[in-house]
Amino acid sequence: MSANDLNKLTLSENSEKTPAAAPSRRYVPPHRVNAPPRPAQPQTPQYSNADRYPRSNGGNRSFGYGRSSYNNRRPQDPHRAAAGRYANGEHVPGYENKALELELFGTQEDTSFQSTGINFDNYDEIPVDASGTDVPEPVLTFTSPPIEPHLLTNIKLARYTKPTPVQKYSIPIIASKRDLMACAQTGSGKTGGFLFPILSEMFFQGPVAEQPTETTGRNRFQNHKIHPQALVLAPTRELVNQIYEESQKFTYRSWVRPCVVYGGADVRQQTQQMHTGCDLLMATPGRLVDLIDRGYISLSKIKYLVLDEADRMLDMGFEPQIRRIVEGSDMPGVDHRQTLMFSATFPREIQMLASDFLSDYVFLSVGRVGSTSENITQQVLYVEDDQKPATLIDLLPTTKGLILIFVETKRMADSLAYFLLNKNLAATSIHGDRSQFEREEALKSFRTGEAPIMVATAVAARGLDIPNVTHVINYDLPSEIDDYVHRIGRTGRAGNTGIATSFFNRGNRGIAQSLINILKEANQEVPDFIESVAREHSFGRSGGRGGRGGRSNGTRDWRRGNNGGNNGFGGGFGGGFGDSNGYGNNSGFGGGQSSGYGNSYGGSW
DNA sequence: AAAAAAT
Repeated sequence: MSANDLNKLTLSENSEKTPAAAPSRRYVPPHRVNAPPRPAQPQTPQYSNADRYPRSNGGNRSFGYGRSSYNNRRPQDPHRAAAGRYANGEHVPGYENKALELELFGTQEDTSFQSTGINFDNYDEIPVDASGTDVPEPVLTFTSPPIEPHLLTNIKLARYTKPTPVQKYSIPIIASKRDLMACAQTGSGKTGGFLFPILSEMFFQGPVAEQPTETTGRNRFQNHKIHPQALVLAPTRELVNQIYEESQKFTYRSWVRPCVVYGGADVRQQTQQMHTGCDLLMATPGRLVDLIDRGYISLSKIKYLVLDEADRMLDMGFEPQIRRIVEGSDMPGVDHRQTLMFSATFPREIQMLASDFLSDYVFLSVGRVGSTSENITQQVLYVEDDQKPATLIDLLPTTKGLILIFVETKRMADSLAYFLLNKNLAATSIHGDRSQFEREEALKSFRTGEAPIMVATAVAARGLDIPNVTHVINYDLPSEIDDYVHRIGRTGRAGNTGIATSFFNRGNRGIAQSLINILKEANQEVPDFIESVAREHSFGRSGGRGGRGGRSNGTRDWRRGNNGGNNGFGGGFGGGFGDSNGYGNNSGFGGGQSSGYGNSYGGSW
């Protein structure tokens, strides 16, 4: 029995007993329709990080601990060839490793390896709005300069032909030492948007000076703490892993060693990986704080800090941990590092909060000035709670591709997946109460089409890049409109089309008005019942029109203001902006904005 | 009221 079968068994214990329980709809990705069966893939990655990136003796670094014996133990290792290094002010790429190349980049024919799924030709039309002082000119092609030559070869291997709009701006912005706040959908090349410029700079500039021994702690690692140069934080384990996998492509044959740490997985494995080198670290906040507290990791050499899904990272649930990492650790202050924030949505209040972590940043807004892509057909059905299962069953046969169903609770995720399995539909589920193994298995069987239906909670709402998701179903609508925007962004990624169907009833009156705004902005049909529920809602409340203004969900630079000209931007910018207290104390500006905003927000419950 | 993230 394969691991995937095991995975399904946890949901449906009798699936093995009935032979008829074979999946009745099996998804075959378009590029595999007439292809010969794929050879069995190994369950675990073929190469450990140590294999991918062996230390070269006599390289730019020397670790006192265990280094030479480590290399001596494996003198025949063919993958040592993949090591690059930085010597005498120059980046010396390692030798080619065709097997590793195949694993990282796939073949030309296998389109599933273009997992970023970007149709570059559709990008030229997308409007980009950049604001801030002295915004650097965008680059139009992947060329050197400004991009480091070896990074260019990796970008070519990954078959990225030209920069996406985010990348056009982020590359020169980071090269000119500026901070960045970027609003862009997943699938818009966001990950490359920060990996390319950061890796380019790191490749050029080389490692930071090796730390002298710092403390003598009770564990041996405290004598050689890990000092990453770049840190990427993201809100879910799967997302952090996805970014890590991307980073392995672009660090191929380079001196930079990427690592990943997140909860639910073995700590020892993660720390061992770091001790074969760690220059670029991807992390979820909890595990990182843990490793900092235990003395494994120091952030004192951080030059680049990235917050992916930044609005989520700065909301109530995460903000204390982020402050703990950014302000409460040995990380260099805002003026001694570069900070980059990315998200598809950026509510104004989050933008204001974010300026604590940014200095004189460029604000970038990519895509429609509205919020959701026109590639996605958004459909809203009026469905009472007790009719939802039947309506879902009617809906499922209408799509051929992967179907992602969002629910509000973990319990509902389990019970809905169980319900679907009992209907002989190959479904799986992902939520935070499942083990990390189950989560990764679920995601894998969904990606491969083995289980073309996945029921998910908020854990899968953001950032995950799953090719061939053709249909997102909001079985339960979220209570925040930004969550809606992120969820439907799992389909219709640039260049493709997708459908988003939402089940709406009176229980969702809280987001009725903002849903109308989103639908209108994306030129979608607005059913009458939403309008009438929205009206009921605003009558019931003490004198407010429902929802937030159409612009507030974050495609505009809040510094521009829309209440009385742009004095906050033009006048106050040069003087007060670098000071993180400048805005918080500015009662005129801050107070006026937040009361309007907080009002409509608070009213939705 | 719920989800996510450390054990």
